[in-house]
Amino acid sequence: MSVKTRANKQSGATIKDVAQHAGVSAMTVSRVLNAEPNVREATRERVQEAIRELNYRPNLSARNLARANTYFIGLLYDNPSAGYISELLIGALNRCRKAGYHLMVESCGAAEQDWESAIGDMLRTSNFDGVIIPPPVCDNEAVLAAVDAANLPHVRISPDTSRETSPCIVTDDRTASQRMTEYLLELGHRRIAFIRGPETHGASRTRFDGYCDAMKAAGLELDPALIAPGEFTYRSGLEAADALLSAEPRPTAIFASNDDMAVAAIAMGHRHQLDIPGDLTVVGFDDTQTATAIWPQLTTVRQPIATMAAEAIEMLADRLDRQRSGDDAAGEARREIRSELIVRDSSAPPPAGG
Amino acid sequence: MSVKTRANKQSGATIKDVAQHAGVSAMTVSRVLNAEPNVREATRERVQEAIRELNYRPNLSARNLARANTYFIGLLYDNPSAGYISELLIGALNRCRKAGYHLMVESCGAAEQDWESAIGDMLRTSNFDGVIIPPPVCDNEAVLAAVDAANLPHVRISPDTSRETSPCIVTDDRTASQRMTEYLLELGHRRIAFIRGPETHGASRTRFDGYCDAMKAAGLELDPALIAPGEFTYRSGLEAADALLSAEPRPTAIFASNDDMAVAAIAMGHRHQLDIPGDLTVVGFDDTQTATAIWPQLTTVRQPIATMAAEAIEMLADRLDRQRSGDDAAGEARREIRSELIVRDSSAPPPAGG
DNA sequence: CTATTCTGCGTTTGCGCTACCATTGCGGTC
DNA sequence: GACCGCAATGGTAGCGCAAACGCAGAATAG
Repeated sequence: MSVKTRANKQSGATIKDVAQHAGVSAMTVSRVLNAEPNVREATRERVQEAIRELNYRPNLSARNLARANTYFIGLLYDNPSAGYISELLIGALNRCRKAGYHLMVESCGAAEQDWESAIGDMLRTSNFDGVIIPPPVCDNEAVLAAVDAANLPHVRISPDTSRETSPCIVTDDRTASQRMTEYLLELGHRRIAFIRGPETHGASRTRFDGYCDAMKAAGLELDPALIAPGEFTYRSGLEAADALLSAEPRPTAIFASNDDMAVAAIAMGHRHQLDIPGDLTVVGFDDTQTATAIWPQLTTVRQPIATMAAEAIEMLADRLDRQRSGDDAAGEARREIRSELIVRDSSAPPPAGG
Repeated sequence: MSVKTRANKQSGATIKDVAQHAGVSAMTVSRVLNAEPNVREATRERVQEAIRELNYRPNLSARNLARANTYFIGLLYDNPSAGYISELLIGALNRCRKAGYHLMVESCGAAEQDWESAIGDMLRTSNFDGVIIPPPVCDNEAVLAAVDAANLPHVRISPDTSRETSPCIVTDDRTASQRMTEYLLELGHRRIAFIRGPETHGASRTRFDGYCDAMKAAGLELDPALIAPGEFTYRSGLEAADALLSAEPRPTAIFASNDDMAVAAIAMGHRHQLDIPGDLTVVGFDDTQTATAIWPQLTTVRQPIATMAAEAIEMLADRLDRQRSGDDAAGEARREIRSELIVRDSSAPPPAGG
């Protein structure tokens, strides 16, 4: 079996073959491929026919080389929570396709010793047009420095820390938390307990603030007995809920600031012989996989991660297109995406006389 | 601000610049870049110094064009379960890096009308060296046909359907299920209940078979009262567990054939006033996120998805390397990966006298 | 001490494509 | 009829890199 040393990979039809087959120049084929104007309809069809007949596929590398850009967008990956990456990909992939970009995932984790230097090399050799950086990488200073050093356009998603020059997509955690609280108030709840997250986590404060906003706006004072600390873990949610439900009078609703703790609160409610949502309403935040894996399914707040990813791609693509066309205007630096209140089965009006 | 029409993207140091700076030819720089032999150590260092000084990064497109292959591996993506893709990426990314490949994710979903024709175009224009195909895409005939048509080397992961010519990575669900059952037997359990999955799902049968194997090997007869149907959902697990726990004598252990149902069984156990694992052992299968999000944490079987992805990349890379070197040997067509028994807190010996 | 390898490096060539400019032909303008 | 403008196409010159080959000079053999 003969093995050509070069180009032994593909069928081998090049633009020239197509040109010859169609009786035109390679240039015209190129124009057809790129849907440029100024090609007579008849010619265009002839070329397209030749393309089909030869089963020709343009060589991306050659095209990228000639155009001096790759239409690759990098996704800097470091094992975020499981549900996250899944949705992220959906949103990003869709928008990438629309915008004509390809998504290349590169691992950015601390898996290796010298990864902080390796990341620079990676960015340097990968020829991305730009990168999007989801959590937790988006808050890694070393990575951000490397991206800056490589002078790569980028968009961060849900960063904890804000940086002047760094465009990003953020959510309205505070407003969402406020809306959730308002929803509970509208159901008629007044003794609404809140399970906080760990101090170290940026979202903990924002979500708590939203709760406070709504309670105050409703003319209710914050009752320390209704506010329990938590660590965003199931276990901590169990303890917090136990404490809250042992108090007198007990709350009619528990707003846990993430889903894991909410799921725990439901379990603890059951152990306290309470019907959910008849006797006790429990709501969460995040809409993780668990929220629908349990019963009753959890009323919660969903971060539209897919949307955020899509917007990130869009922002980046806009910037790249502008850059290509020589427009140096900075473009927007920040988009806020509105979270969604997902009402399921774990919330209801408080019991009569509750 | 001047805008060059070409090559306005990068810093611009090319291999020639480096060569000039180091006082050698471009060819020598290339040799250094590719770690080829026959370069004097002093020269090598001089070149590397020049590379550093100019902050040179080789142009991937040019390199790929010259080499007639891309070192891109495509991941055909269609929104599998959330935890899955996350682990998949970890494994794939790591191995890709080691093997010098880049991972490009392409959406393969039914998001659009004519996606089945679009997938062909995508494969044709993406210049992948090969693709890996995780579930659920790996069982999509249209995609497989397109991959075949494009003559692309590929490896499937956990396919439901087996195909002669199609290399794949599979797990030993049956053996794993058998091992889990043996583990329960070793703990001293005899009345071990099993909650099945839906008939439509390939894994349902295999997992049940493994349970049967172990029970028979232990000389225990299958008791229909200990076998409950399920649908892999929390809700169905709740019902199945309720039925099982209402029987007399009730089982001392429940083996749910996936985690969601196991979590439900734990909740139902609590409602039956049973201590887990003191009064009742509950184990699952899959090791989803939920398995550790609850308390007690679930004893379960973990499919080493990351490992499977890594092996898939390795198999593919091997094949590509062999192909490049002109070795037409087929290589292995199938690897079986051993699942892992994860013992956590939901399993214990049966109660005394149980 | 010459013949033969081997090492280390340079020169040339071309991967497949597109940007840029030239060219052709056609219709209209003065 | 010479002139211009425009649409449709072709020619040429790279993009940055690596393969193939060549050619010195050093190392080894005989």
